[in-house]
Amino acid sequence: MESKRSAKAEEILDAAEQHMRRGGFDAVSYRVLATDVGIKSASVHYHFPQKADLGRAVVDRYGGRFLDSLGRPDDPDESREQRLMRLAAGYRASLSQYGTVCLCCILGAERHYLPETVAEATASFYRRLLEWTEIALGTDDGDASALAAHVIAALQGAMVLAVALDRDELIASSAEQLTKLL
Amino acid sequence: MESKRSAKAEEILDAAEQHMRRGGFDAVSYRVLATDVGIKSASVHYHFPQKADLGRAVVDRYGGRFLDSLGRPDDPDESREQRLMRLAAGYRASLSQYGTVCLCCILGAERHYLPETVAEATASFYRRLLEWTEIALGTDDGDASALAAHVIAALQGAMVLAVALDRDELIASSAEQLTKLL
DNA sequence: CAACATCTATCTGTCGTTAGATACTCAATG
DNA sequence: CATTGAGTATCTAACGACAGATAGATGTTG
Repeated sequence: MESKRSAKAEEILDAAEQHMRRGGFDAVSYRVLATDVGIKSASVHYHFPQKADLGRAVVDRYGGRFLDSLGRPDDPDESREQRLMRLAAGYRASLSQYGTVCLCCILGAERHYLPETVAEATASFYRRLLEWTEIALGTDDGDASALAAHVIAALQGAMVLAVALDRDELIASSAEQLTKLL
Repeated sequence: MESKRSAKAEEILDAAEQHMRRGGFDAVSYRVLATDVGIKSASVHYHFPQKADLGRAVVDRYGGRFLDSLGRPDDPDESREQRLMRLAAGYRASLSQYGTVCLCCILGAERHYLPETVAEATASFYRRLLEWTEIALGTDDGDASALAAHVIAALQGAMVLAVALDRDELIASSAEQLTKLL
């Protein structure tokens, strides 16, 4: 339970998240962030002393928000298909809203190039997301964990393709293919 | 038909590809490349004047190599499953050999941050890969194009997860799930 | 007063890029 | 055969821009 961040700090995280989603960790610069939020770069360091701190905060906030938006994975009034569609809708909204890939997708790919704390935050996000998905899709067949990983992989990969080729519809299309597995 | 590059230029491309796969376009620096191949940075500029040239060359060479390694998509002695497995094996080998994601996956995610020529080379790779996959998986069911996109997406995404979580087995696992769709 | 937040000014290091000098190879010329 | 000259590949040295980061002054607010 650590929160209660200043409004300016949230603004900084917003800007950092946008840049990071577009170009990865290195696409974030204290100077650019500073002009984005209307202060000087030294003041950005006041809120997030080191870049690794900033990166970690961006990832943690993003992950928390994303997982919150998914809601409970075990709502009994919902079918597996419905939950899968909700998951896909989350990704699609994120894509059309920002025109970028999932933050942790680009950071996951860059893993060996990141500060350790940022890499760990990214891995932690994926572990929690897999856990959610595993519960959400139930345990009908043999390996629920493998199925969950496959579902997440397909949606992440569809986002990359959608961005690379500028074809947003690929997400919904992949989601539809996934329902055939359920 | 443009090739016949000097041995040093190939060395430079090798080093650049490694860095780029680890950290994206910005992870490549002329100075680091120079020490990697044992010359000075100005000499690297002799071979690839602008960084966009270098990036484009890396992507084109990578894409050509990858597609070549897949062989023909329409060998009549092969089943769809076999071709899918060959595709997955290519990705898995790449992952275990370098410990990184597919080059075009990380560049695809960074698309809006890349020089236009590099982004276009990346998109072109994906278009050709999708074409191969569409032919390889045949046209049994309704939308072969959507299926091909889904297969590529799943494998790409599995690579990201595998790198982010350090779980190489996720590729084979996703490939297995995909066979259930065929 | 004390905390919080921002500033100015600056440091060191790296970035991509360029100009211009210096070798080396090899084919053509006298 | 010796010389020239173009092409290829490398070098040294430097440019301006930007990176992350810090020290210390200044303002602002409860």
